[in-house]
Amino acid sequence: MVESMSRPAGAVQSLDRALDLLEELARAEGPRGVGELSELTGLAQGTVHRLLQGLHVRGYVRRDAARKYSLGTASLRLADAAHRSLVRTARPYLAELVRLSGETANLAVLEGDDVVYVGQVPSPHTLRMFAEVGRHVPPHSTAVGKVLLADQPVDRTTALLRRTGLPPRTPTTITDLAAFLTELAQVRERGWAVDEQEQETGVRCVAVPVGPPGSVVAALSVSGPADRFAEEATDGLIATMQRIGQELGAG
Amino acid sequence: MVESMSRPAGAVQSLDRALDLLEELARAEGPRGVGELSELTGLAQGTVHRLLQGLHVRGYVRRDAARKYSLGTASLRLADAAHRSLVRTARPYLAELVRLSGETANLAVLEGDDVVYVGQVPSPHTLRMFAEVGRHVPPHSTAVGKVLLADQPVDRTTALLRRTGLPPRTPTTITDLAAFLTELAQVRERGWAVDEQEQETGVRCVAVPVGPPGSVVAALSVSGPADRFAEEATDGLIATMQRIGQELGAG
DNA sequence: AAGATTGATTCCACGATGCGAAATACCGCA
DNA sequence: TGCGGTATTTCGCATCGTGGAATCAATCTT
Repeated sequence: MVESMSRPAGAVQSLDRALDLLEELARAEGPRGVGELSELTGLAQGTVHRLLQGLHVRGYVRRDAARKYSLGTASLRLADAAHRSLVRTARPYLAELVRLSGETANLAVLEGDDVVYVGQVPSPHTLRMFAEVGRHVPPHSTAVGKVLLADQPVDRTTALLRRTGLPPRTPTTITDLAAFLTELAQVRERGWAVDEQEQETGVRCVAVPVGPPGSVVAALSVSGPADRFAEEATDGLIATMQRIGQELGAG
Repeated sequence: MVESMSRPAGAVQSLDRALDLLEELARAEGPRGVGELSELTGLAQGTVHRLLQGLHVRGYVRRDAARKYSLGTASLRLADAAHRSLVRTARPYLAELVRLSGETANLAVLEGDDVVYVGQVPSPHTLRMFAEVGRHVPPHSTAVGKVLLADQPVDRTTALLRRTGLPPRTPTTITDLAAFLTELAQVRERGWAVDEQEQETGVRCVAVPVGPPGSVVAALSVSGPADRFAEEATDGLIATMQRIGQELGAG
């Protein structure tokens, strides 16, 4: 083994390679064989086989009749716990955002075709917003939804929107597919999204991604009454939100 | 190293140990320190630290300010793909169940407080059932819901039911918490659940878990009109369903 | 149906790699 | 500022993982 400099110090080779395999399988559309994976990762076939076997015993990969491998159910179990962990660690950050903005802060994820709020710290103001934890909302009329969709491959997004449509919730809701895709491109570009009373009249909301581009796992948002929570109020906030989003995504 | 017999041949030690750590973190309520994990897994502190570092670089674990570790967001990314993979591999099994029973077969998971149907192969009969893919249904009035809740810790189940309540959907829906918990105990005991027109009048449904007790990730069900799909019709079916459920859970 | 081709699995000897014990650095606390 | 408890780093050694080649199985070809 010669490439001594190519790996960060302290990394465990076999673990690192096994994770490569898992992520390759996650990226793949369908099941993959040992040979293909060997090709994709640059590992020897024997090595790939041995690592996959280790993962298979633990349920992290599944092997079908044709000896093709795909992701197993063990990662679903981890994800469940990871989800709870994310919600828990997000709370202090949400509280910090409330402190800075005076408005309600939320954490949301994409579940199927809906956006679901999984965490919230409400504003201290007596006049505060909607959207309790557990609430399902459409992706196309919310800032969090835009952030989450913007990170998906375009074809998956269009498929989703074809299923759900873009029903108007308020007069400002974007109802045209092309216009919405343009909006998403902009969101992707600048790294944050805004909802200008598109989901609920009188409510404005800004959102940022949690996690790096291409693997956004959640969205962080702050929302308040449009008159109080106007553009100039959010200007300074967004940079902080983005920092927190990154931190949460890969702490 | 002496315990040469204790590990299945072909397993990769460091990978195996890293997975132990991940699962320990998944099991844990809150963040855990290196020392605690060393204790829990029986590994030397140095080893735990090195493996955690490898997992941390890849985002599978998160390290907080107090040097405590918890699960990171990387597994959430895997889960998305694992979910699709589960749905895809389940299809032929669902088809097999339709062939055997003549009725509609479903795959469902727990998402937040709802049961969501994620896969279906409809019965060839012209008279077939409700519940298209994507449909959210309450856990307490469905066989799949019972199966999924039965595998959760009781305190989490009661917390969930306190949030959702047990609204009656039909005259036979179980609406009493104590009665429902008894029902769940029975489901856990015998390994399958039935819905006697509790969700929809005239519809009977049986369900089994996907995955081993304690890590059920989904539920498999067959449902049909109560008069046609009666108890004697399901008797033989359930064993097959259980076999398929296990197979799907850890293929 | 037999051979050919592709791909998965097993084997094995080498040496890089991951191991653990102990030393060191760090942090919270008084 | 010093103390107790953790986390982290170090380091020499043995182990464990590695890759390439050989074997085995399955799928195409003609």
